[in-house]
Amino acid sequence: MDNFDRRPADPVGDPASIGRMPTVKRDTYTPDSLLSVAVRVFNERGYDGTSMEHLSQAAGISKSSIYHHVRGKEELLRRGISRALDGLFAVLEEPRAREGRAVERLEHVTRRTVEVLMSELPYVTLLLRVRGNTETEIWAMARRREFDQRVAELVKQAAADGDLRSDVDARLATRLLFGMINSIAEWYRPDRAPLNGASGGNSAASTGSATSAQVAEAVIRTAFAGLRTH
Amino acid sequence: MDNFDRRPADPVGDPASIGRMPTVKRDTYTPDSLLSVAVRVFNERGYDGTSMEHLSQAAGISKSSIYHHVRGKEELLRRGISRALDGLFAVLEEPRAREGRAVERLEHVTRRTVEVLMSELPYVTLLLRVRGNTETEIWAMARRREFDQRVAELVKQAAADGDLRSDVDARLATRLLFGMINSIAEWYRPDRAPLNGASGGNSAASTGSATSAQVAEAVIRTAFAGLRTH
DNA sequence: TTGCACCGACCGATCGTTCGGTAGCAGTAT
DNA sequence: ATACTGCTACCGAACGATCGGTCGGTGCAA
Repeated sequence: MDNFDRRPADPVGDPASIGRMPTVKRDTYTPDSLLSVAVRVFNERGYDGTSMEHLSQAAGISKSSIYHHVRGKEELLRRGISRALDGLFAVLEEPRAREGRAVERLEHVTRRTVEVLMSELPYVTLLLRVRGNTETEIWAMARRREFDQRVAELVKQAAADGDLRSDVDARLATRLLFGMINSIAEWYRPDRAPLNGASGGNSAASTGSATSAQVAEAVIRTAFAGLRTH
Repeated sequence: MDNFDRRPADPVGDPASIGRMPTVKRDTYTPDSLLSVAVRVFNERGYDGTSMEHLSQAAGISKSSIYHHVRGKEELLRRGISRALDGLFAVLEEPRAREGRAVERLEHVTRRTVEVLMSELPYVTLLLRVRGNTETEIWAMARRREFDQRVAELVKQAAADGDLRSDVDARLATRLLFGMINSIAEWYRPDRAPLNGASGGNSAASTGSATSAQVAEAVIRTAFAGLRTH
């Protein structure tokens, strides 16, 4: 028995492996499964506060072994952020985000953004905390601003349609909306029990998916009640 | 001419010095004036991403000179966070936060919290970004949770009074409220022109103070319209 | 026999911090 | 006036530790 099995808890990020077929991933790390470990540690300690030694301990392999899978620390950051951005931008391409009344497109984008944030929680969390120290981080901030502006256009259009209150500036409203949405990353933990008690009444949902939709619904209800015209 | 005057731009954080009286601060750093520089850099680069070399360059004094004023990097963090917490907790002690109907106490605390966040922006921003790596940061997170819980009690009481909508859990509502409030730290910059165009109609306010109150008002209006019963 | 996943040892650079020292100034005895 | 003293605010050099990353392997399965 050699130095295996001291790997802690998270050998493969998304273990879709069923049997022992050659096409499925083996019991070693892939760039993606290593990424899921790295992103978790990044979120716990902050990117700058995470050393390669921290990552190696969390992954259960040596520091130098990490470089067998990825080019370096910053590539892990870039991959993680990319995954978040891909999920978010995909929302804007959905049919219901492109057709119909602006306020309803906005509501759809809001709901789906919340859902993506929750399903890709670690990756979006990583994106939201970027500060802009490296080139990768500057790129991430630019892409995120781009996403925000796409949504801001929806808000502006909805306000022009008279569907959103006009006594709050569209840009400010967008920022407050995202403030509410993004704050989910600060407290939502998919393992814990659902936080809002009275949503539909019944629905003893303990699955992460159902809880996700419930929280999303509560967020939309609260945010849009504040933004919509009455 | 010796090695002075290459100090960049920010010799004293809050220059209340008027003449040349002996009691007012001199043209050298005090722990507080150095703190204002350090906190600014912390917020630009993140605490872990800021080296003492960065601080020394921003302050215009040598790295070793910093240790003449403070014990070290972590003391700067602690002082900055303390200032933010002092401002926030002081709000809870104000008369209007302690007397009257819960929903009105909540509204007062919300408005004053926004105002403190904006007037002490760099310090509160620093507090909001703490991750929990060091003992100081763990303490900061605990104190912040304490503040949140005090407000959460107000929300719960207001909901029990029937003044807040009951279809959203009190804890969730508190978190969404703070999500909106705290997001201000992400985009508000006191030097820039006000963001919300139509608040009172007139009031050509370019002073930071007036703008602050305006933004605070917009935030309260949006947040409470979403939370209040109709 | 080849190649993949991994390792320990080590690299120069940078980290937060410490140390001995110095220029300039106020106060004071000469 | 001058010289001495003590103090404040600062400095360059250097400390051990740790940083992200490189290198030459090694064991094992195919």
